[in-house]
Amino acid sequence: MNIRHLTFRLLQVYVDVIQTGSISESAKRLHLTQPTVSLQLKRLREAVGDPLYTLEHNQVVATDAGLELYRICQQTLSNFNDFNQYLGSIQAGQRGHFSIAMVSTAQYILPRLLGPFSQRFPAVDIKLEIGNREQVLRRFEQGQDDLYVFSHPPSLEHACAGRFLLNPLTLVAPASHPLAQQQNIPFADLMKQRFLLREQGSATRMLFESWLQTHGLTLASSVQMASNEAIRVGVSSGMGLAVLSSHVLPAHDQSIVALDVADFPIESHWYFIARNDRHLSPAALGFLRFAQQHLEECLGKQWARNDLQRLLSALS
Amino acid sequence: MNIRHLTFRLLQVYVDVIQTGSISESAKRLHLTQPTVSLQLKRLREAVGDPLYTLEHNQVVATDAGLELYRICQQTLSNFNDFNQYLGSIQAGQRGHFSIAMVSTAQYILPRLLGPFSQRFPAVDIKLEIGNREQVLRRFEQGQDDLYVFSHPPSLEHACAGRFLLNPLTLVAPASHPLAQQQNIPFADLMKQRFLLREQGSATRMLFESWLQTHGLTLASSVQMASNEAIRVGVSSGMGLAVLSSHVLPAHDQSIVALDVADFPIESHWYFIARNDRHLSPAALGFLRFAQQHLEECLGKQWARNDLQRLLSALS
DNA sequence: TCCAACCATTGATAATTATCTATGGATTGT
DNA sequence: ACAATCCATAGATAATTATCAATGGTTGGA
Repeated sequence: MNIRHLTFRLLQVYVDVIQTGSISESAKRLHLTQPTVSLQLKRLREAVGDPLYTLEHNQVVATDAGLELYRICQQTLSNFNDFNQYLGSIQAGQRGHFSIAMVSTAQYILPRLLGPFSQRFPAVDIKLEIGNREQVLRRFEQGQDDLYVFSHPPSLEHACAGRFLLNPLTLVAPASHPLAQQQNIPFADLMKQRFLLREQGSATRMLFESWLQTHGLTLASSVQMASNEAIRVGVSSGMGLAVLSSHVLPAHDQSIVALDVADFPIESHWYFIARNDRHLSPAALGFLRFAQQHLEECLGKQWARNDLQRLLSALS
Repeated sequence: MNIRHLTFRLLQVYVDVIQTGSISESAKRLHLTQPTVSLQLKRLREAVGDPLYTLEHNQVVATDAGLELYRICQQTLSNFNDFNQYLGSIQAGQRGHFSIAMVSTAQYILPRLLGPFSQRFPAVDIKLEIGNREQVLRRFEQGQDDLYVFSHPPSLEHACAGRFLLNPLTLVAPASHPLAQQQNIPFADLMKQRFLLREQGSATRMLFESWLQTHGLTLASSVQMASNEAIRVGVSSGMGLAVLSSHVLPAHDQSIVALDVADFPIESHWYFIARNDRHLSPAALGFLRFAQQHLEECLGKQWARNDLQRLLSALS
């Protein structure tokens, strides 16, 4: 049998002929003329090299080989049919996979979107990549992921951003801090204290420093720490003060408080970013749509800042 | 996805590309140029309608859809490969089916060939059709079976016959018959007795009557019975005499004996018949070959009359 | 930064396939 | 025995497919 001469069209016609048992009948059903079907069968017969059917009382009856071929054809056609469905569900974003790279701070908030999304679309695999800002930026440049989450979005080429969440940066202190109860504290009162800061390049640190600059201030003393956790523990144990995203502070942690400092909190936002120079997987697109629709219920009305519609239009 | 634009060639190329991860490499392996393979992939992509792969570090990596397609392609190709094997075994006569129509007398001898054949080729299905001579002749005329077994072969158009077995017709009587011990009995001494005969058209009857005619004799009294069993029981219970194939007489039956009549037994033979105007299935051909080779060991050297080689050459 | 390797596209050609109409031969049913 | 039905084949044409050589754009590594 020479498989290279087989066509899917051939299989379709053959299956139909075996099912109807009549060449003329199949021709009608397939909107072809009878000779066309005859010829298809002839070609199939020649490709296979063995007789596939006999005519008995003008009925097309498959031989052993023909019957086996019929089975295989059916299975094959149905496989490709299933594949078609599969493609459909990929297109609809109900299946597939995508990856999100995010700076570590985002890991406190993104699960509240990803959880409900996963429940709704269990066949979508999601890969989470977490790193500091520098690492995530590199991933973006190399286009290693479908989506990126930043606060203070990079103004890079090919970046397409959509704001989705308020990210207030508050000034936190240990609960025992002398100014803990005071209101509208001038920042000057805190300048002598030690501040715990994330590494250079961290969005929180950038925003804080930019705030300081705007107000013409400089810190007296600072310590650099690699993670928000370390900073949080540091603050609650009295090492110093810090500026942290409100989302990082667990509601039930009594050992740490936000100070009511003038011109605080610093306002910033979280953004979804995608590259506009490459095709976004339907699954990722589906996730953005989901986020756009369920933002408030997942993240809370007071935090949501939904600019995702613009991002979605830009990507479609 | 438009399945009608798919070719098996396309699938083969695609599978190879996914396996090697390189278009150029596949081109080499398939003895094609690189643009040819690129073009095939392009066509496949267009037929499917979704991206199937991405280039990562110059490596072809399947997308979700591409991977699923790859699996289906592999399965399909391997199915057709198996089918090829299957065709081979049909060709070799190791698989398939055929039918034999035989006159009822033949059922005493054919199983001794069919048994060993089935053991040797368990994947071959055999259908046995048993009837009287008239019925089997009709089946032959309508070409309903692959092989036919007759004694006294019909001289019909399109019939191709091969003798394979001696079929002596003996004159039998009850063990208590007065002439049971006598030798070389003249037939005239038996003419007055009642004879049990098969129906008109039965080969045994035809041969017996032809024998009578040759010797210018006529029976005084006869009774027609529908089966060899009925005749045998009839003879052993003293209803009369009969002419029966030796193969019909069980060796251990003491109640019935062959008389030593002059010019008896009448010599006749069994024949395999096939139509030479239609294709004989490989399985049937395989059976004839088997019979030709194992005739003596299955049916006994003293009975075998092997002219099957001629039949086989006439059919191939 | 430049070269080599890789993939994509273009333009061209030969082969194959899909399909029709018209016709002939075989089978079936009346 | 004849008409109807069915399948096969021939001849013709348009569409599609298979394949190549040449060339251009990307990417990764030296």
